[in-house]
Amino acid sequence: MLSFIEENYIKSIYKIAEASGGPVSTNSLAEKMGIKAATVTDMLRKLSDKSFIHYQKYQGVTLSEKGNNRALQIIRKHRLWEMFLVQKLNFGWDEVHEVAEQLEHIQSEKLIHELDRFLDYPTIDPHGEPIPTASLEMNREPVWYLFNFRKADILTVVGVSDDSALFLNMLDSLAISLGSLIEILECNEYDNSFLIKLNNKATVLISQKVAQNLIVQPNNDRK
Amino acid sequence: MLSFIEENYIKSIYKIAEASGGPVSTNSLAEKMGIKAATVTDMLRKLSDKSFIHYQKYQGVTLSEKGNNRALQIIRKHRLWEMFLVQKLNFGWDEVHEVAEQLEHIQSEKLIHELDRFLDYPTIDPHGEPIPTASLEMNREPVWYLFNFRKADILTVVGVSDDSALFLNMLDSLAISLGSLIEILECNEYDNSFLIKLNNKATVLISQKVAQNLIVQPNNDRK
DNA sequence: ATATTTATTTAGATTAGTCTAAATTTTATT
DNA sequence: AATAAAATTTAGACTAATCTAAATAAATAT
Repeated sequence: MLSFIEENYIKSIYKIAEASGGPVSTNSLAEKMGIKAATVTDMLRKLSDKSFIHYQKYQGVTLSEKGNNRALQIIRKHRLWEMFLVQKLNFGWDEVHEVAEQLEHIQSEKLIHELDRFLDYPTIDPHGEPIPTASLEMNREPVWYLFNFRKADILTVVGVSDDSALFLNMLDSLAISLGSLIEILECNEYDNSFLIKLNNKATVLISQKVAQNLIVQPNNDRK
Repeated sequence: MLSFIEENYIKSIYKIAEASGGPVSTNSLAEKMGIKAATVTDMLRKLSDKSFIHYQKYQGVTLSEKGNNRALQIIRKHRLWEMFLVQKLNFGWDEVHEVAEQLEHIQSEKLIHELDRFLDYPTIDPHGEPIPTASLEMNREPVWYLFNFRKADILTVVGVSDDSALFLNMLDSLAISLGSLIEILECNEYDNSFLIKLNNKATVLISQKVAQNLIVQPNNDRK
């Protein structure tokens, strides 16, 4: 049995590793979780004893297979609950994260299985992120971010990789949502910002930070 | 902000006080929660500092108005979640308790409000227990237990006051459910057991313990 | 290659919730 | 009313998760 806190460590290791590819440093974990590095070191030893991670002093940490499965299970629960909140309980996509952070720790196989059925086996969450399946496979196609594209490319927004209320409110105020059509008018090398035409109407400027968190698909229907 | 554990103390105090009427003793709390009396004493001091309870050394404990409201809020959440599990997720009434014990601690006003709407404002839970309203009133009519009645009385089962899987399985194996018709054939003074006729069919013997947890209504349609 | 900076770990302390054992208060019994 | 029994509290200790400050290892820059 893992505590909420231990589960949060595993989830954070997963998220950092997913973004960086390599092993996860003590400091990056401490920063992400808002705690001190010394605390992280203690917990890494503990999770290593329980064989959820591979940990060598000073060498960073990677998830073991057991740890990886646990991370995917937590993410699966998080995203299913987000879907439930949006589809059944009238939550906005910018309101679900906090509550899902709590719900993802509820322990019950049957609960998740039945929730999945009740939602009719969704494959993506309200932010366009894939929901790992019951067998913990992530049927994720290659993911493209806005910043992967260049001038004149035309794209559709299909997801976001940051579900903080702050970011989602930002998108709302830019009038960007899932399905929005984006034409890149300019890539500014100076600050890595993008000038885009949104839905063939408004022209808006997108900062590097926003561009890094917008998941898009290239759009073939050029006019 | 209260921890899960503090909330469980408050809930337990409420439940014991509800059953006994008077103030709650350190020992009864310790026994109900499966911990030692010394531990309870420490926590009572803490909850008293936070003014959730009225506590005088050696004199037992009662909930303050603030504590009472919190208890009702927790019970409201517990029973709404039970309803959700049974009505939407195909749980049996004997499977919901454990999961609801976890879900009752999720913090989100909006979540509970929307869940209530989604379930169409239920007034009782799957065990026939009343759900406190959003304004935390318990619209409870006087409650009668099987053991309040005598030979030849005819009753309908409208609820249970123990939602442990053990008890509910017991009822299932006796073929007793909400709505069952009971005619009391015999009250055995020796062991306080009851011989009953169930739904005008089978004759079964009910132990004192079961009789204490079956909520019934007198039935006027005698044949 | 050495020195400096940065990252990480160790050591020791703190808080919440728990325990056992001893002391104290209340209740019950003679 | 005095004593015995039961309930409760106090004192001191433990574990998990955190912290700060100091020590050590790794990475970087001269």
